[in-house]
Amino acid sequence: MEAEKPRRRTRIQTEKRELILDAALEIFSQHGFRGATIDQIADGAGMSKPNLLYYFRSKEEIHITLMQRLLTTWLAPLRELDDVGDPISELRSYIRRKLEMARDYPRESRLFANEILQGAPRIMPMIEGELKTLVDEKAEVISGWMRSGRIIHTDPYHLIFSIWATTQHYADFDVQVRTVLGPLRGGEERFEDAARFLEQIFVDGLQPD
Amino acid sequence: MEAEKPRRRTRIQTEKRELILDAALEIFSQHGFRGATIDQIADGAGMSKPNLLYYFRSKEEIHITLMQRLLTTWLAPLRELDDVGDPISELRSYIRRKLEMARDYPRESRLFANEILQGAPRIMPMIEGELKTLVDEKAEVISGWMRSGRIIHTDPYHLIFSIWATTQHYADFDVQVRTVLGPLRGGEERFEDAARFLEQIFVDGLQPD
DNA sequence: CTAACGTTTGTCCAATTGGTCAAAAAAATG
DNA sequence: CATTTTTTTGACCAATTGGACAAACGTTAG
Repeated sequence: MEAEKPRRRTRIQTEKRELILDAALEIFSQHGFRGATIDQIADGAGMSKPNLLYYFRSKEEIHITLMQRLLTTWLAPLRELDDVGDPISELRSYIRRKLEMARDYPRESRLFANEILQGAPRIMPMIEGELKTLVDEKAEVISGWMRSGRIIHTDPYHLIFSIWATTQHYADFDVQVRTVLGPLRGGEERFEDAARFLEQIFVDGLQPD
Repeated sequence: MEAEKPRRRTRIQTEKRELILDAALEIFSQHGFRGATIDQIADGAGMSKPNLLYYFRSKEEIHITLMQRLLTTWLAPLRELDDVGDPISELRSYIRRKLEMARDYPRESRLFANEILQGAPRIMPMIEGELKTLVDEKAEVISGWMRSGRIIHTDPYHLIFSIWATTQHYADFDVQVRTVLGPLRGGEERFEDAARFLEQIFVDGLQPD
C-alpha cells in the first residue's frame, strides 16, 4: 500500500483553483447548486471543462470548498461582537458591519441563502458545529447585557436572527428591493438609508417619545 | 383560421391541475426551478410525466401558474393593513399575520424566496406591477401615520422590508433557525417566541426606559 | 538536451431530462 | 349501445450534463 502523498500545491494550481472558485461563486450564487453547470463555471474561469475537473474532482467538491471558506468570512462580524464598551453601540456597529457585508459580498450572501433554503444538504455539519457554537457564545454575551439592565430583556437568539434577516435581505432580495424603491431611491444610497433605519428601529422602536 | 376555443374545464381537469400544482409547490420550493424535475412533480401528483404534460404544456407553465396564485395570497396581509385604528397595533398585527403565514405556508415563502434569489426571472412583471403598486400605497399610509406623529418618523419602505425579512426568515431559513435553537427551544413555540420578540423590538427597541 | 512531471485538450460516454406522439383506455354524450 | 371526446400510457427523441481518459503539450530540474 502506498502512503498518500500530501503533495503540495504548484503555483499554477493555487492560482487556477482561485480562479475557479471565484467563477463558481458567481454561477452558484446566481443559479443554485443544481442550476449551475460545470461548463458555465469553466467558461467563467476561462478554461475547458476537463481542465477544470483537473483541479477539482467534482462539482460538489467546488461547492463544498466554497461553503467552507464562506462561513468563516460570513461569521466574522458576529465574532467581533465583544463584551467591551457600550452594548447598544456594539450592536449598532454589528448591524452596520453586517449590512456592509450584504453590500460588498452579495454573492456570498446568496450562495449561503440558496444552500439554507434547500435545507442545507451540504453544510449541515457546519451549521450544527461552528455556527451554532458561535451563536450560543454570543447569545450568552447579549444575555449578560440584559441581566445588567443595559439593554431590555428579550430573546438574544431571535435578536441575532432578526439582524441576520434584515441585513441579508438587502443582498438576497436585492432585485425586489431595487424594483420597489425605484430608480430614484434604489441606488447605492439604499444601504445608507437601510443602515439609518435599522439602527433607529433596533435601538428605539417605532413608538414615539 | 380557426378561432381559439375558450374551452371550459372538465371536472377532472380542475382536480388534476390542483393536484399537480400542490405537488409542484412541494418540489419547486425544495429544489428551485431548475433543480426540480417534471418526473418528481408527476410522481408527487401520482401520475405519469406525459399525463402531467397533458394538463400543463411545460414545466414553466406550472411554475408561472404557481407564482401568480402565490403572490395574491402572499400580499394579502399587507393589503389588510388599514388606516383605521391605532398605527402601532395595526403594525403589530401585520407582523403577527405575516409570521403566521411563514408558519403555515413555508413552502410558498421558499418558492418566492427562490425566485427572487435568482433574480426573479419569471415574475419580474408582477414585482414591478402588483407588488410595487401595493407597497407604494401602503408606504403612503404609513407616512401618514408618521406625519401625524403617531409613530416615529422613519423610512416606510425599509420598515416594510424589515418586517418581510424578519418574518419570512422563519420560513426560508427554517433549518438554520431550528438547528441553532436546538431541540428544546426550536419546537413550534419558536413562532410565539419570535412574535413576542418582533413586536417588542419594532415597538420599543432595545434601549431601556 | 532529456526525462519527469504538470497542464490542457478533444473525444467519448452514460444518465438525466424536457417534451412529443400515436395508440389504448375511460368517460361522457346522444 | 354507439360514437365522440377526454384521459392515460408506453415508447421514443434530442439536448444537456457530469465526468472519464488518453494523448498532446509545457515546464522545469538535472
